[in-house]
Amino acid sequence: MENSSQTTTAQPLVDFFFKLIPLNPAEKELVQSKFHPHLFLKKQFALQHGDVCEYFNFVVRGCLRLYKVDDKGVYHILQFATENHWISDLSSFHKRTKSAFDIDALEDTVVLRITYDDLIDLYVKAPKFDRIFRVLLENHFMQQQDRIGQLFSSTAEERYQSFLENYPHLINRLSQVQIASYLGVTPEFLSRIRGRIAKNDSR
Amino acid sequence: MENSSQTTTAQPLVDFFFKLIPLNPAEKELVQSKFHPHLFLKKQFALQHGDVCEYFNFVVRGCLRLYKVDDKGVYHILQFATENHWISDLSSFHKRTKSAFDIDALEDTVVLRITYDDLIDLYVKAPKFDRIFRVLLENHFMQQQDRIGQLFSSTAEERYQSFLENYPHLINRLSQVQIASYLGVTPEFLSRIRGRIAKNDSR
DNA sequence: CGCGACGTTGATTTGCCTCAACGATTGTGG
DNA sequence: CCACAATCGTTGAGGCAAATCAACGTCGCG
Repeated sequence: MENSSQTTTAQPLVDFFFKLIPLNPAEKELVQSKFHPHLFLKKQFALQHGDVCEYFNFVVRGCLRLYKVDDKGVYHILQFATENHWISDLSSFHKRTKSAFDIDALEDTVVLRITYDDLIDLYVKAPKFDRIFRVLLENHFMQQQDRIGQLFSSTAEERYQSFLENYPHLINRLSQVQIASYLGVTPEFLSRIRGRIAKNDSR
Repeated sequence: MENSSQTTTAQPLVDFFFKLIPLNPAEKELVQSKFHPHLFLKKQFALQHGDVCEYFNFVVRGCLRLYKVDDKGVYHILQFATENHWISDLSSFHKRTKSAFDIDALEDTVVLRITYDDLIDLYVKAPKFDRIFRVLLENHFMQQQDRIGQLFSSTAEERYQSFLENYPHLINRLSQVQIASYLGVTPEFLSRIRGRIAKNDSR
C-alpha cells in the first residue's frame, strides 16, 4: 500500500478515503481507532426494523442488503452494498429513531463500522471528514435521484436492462429473487422479462 | 433578525445556515459575496435538460420544480422547492455533465444561487460549509430513501394520503396535475382517488 | 369574448401481480 | 455422503391497479 508503511485492519478504509482526499498520519490513526471490523455470517442481521441503527458500515468483503418489509410481508430491496460501499439507515442513525428497514448479509461479510458518537467525534477532531462524507453523500444522492427518475419513467424491462449495464458484477452474484426485489417486480415477472429478452436477442 | 445588525439580500440564507450552525461575521460575509439573487418569472426555466446545471439554488420566495421528460413526452416531477428549500441537479452540477432534468418556475420565484466554482471556493475558504452541506445532504438523502421505499411498497392512494400529511402547505398551492406527476400517476387517476376518498370520508 | 389548461367521468386496455404447479438446484441434518 | 427439504427459476391461467383514449363542463386569462 503506497500510502502507508504498515497494513492494519482498517487499511481498506484508509485507502478508500485516501482516494477521495489524502489523509495525514493523525487522521489515519483516527480512522484506525474509530472504525472496528465486524463479521456477519450469511443471513445474519446488521439491523432489524424497530431498532435504532447503531452503525455506519463500510463493506470490506461480502455483500449486505437494505430492505423494507411491507404490510403484506413483501420484501423491497433499496440497496446492495458490496466491497468498498457504504450501507446504513441514515435516517435512523442520525435521528436516533426506530428504523423501518432491515439490513442483512447475503454472503459472509466483513465490515468496518463506526458508532454515531464516534462519527460525531471524528467530525470534531478532523473536519476533513465533513468534506469526505459530504462527497460520499453527494454521490449516493445522485444515484438515488437517478433511481427515482427511472422508477417513474421506465418499464420493468428497461429497468432490468439498465441494471445489467450499471451493475454487471452483481448479476452472477445475486439470485433473481434479489434482483427482482431491487427492481420492484415479482420474481415470476422478472423471469418472463428474461425469457422475452432471450427470445429477441436470438432472432 | 437577531443574528445580524443589518439586513442584506442574502439574509434569508444566512438565517437558514445560522439555524444549522452559527456563522461568524467572516462567514456571513462570504455567503453575501458568493450567493446572488435571481428572479424567475412563472414558467421560466432555471435549467433545461442537455445543459450543464450551473447553479445550486436556495429558494427565498416562490416555487420551483425539478422534473424529467420521458421518451413519450410525459413529465415526472422529482422535487418541488418552496421557501427555504434547495434545488439543483446535483449530478450535473458536480460532474459538469449534461443534465437529464429540467427545472422551471411554477410561480414567480426568487432564489439565491451559487456557481460550482464559487461553492468549491466557499468550501476552501470556510470548511464549516462542508459540515453544513453534509447535514443538508443527509436530510435530502433520508427523504429520498423514504420516497423510494414508498414508491415500492405503497399504492397510489396511500402515497397521496401521505403527501397530504407531509406537505399540507403544498396541496392548495399546486394543481392536481403537478401533484399527480409527483406521485407518479396520471391526473385522471388522481381525480378518481380523490373521488373515492371523498366518498369514504363522508360515510 | 374565446382559447387553453384544468378537473371529472366512462369505456377499454395493459403491465404486472397472484396463485398454482413443476423440475432443477442448493443445502443440510442424520 | 446421502436423502429429504427448501429455495430457485420457469410457465400457465386469471385478476387487478393504473394507464389510455375520449368526451365534456368549468375556470382563469389574454
